[in-house]
Amino acid sequence: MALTPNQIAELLKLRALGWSQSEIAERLNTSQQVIGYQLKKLKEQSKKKGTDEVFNAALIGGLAGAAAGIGIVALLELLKDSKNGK
Amino acid sequence: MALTPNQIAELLKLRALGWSQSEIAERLNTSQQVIGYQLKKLKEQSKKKGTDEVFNAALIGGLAGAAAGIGIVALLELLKDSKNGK
DNA sequence: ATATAAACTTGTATTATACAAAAAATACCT
DNA sequence: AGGTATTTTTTGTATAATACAAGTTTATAT
Repeated sequence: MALTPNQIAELLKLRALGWSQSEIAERLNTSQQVIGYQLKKLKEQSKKKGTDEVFNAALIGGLAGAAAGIGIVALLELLKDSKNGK
Repeated sequence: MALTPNQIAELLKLRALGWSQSEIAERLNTSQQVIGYQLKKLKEQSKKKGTDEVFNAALIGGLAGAAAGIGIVALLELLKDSKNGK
């Protein structure tokens, strides 16, 4: 089934604010182990690619499904790059 | 001593990406219990004020100290508000 | 089709975390 | 400044949360 980008974004937020894996699982209608599995992957990625990179990507992913028309996501990417002087 | 807004923001990001309280503590030069204490406060706030509210505020707080340039988070908040018709 | 990898499930050992109680800072008064 | 209330930090540890293992299902690719 794989969690949707929206669910991943929600997971990030809740986990950031001190919620337990089980509490998050309940909210997203899945199991504690699935949440743990996702977090483990995120951690690995963050050690490889860097914290901000992974963090921003996950949150932007959540928006993709939601927001309407315009290229908001692309805009956000540009913004991020500009902060890094790219 | 109290963690700075920057440290709180960093804490949120690392926690969101699956890091343990001890790992975060090491990175921020403090103890596991201090991290736990902050997370507990954040959780309480998120249950009172709402997830997005607290999440965005904490991350924006981190930006305030940092250099110029609006961040992704600030933009996300604008976007969220616009979706809610504010 | 079948092979490879990714995602999920279940059960549980182990570890990370929450709790308690006290001390130290910090803030807020007059 | 002195008093006191609030917040933050410290230490030790019981226990709840998590990580692990091994198997199953779902997806992706060739």
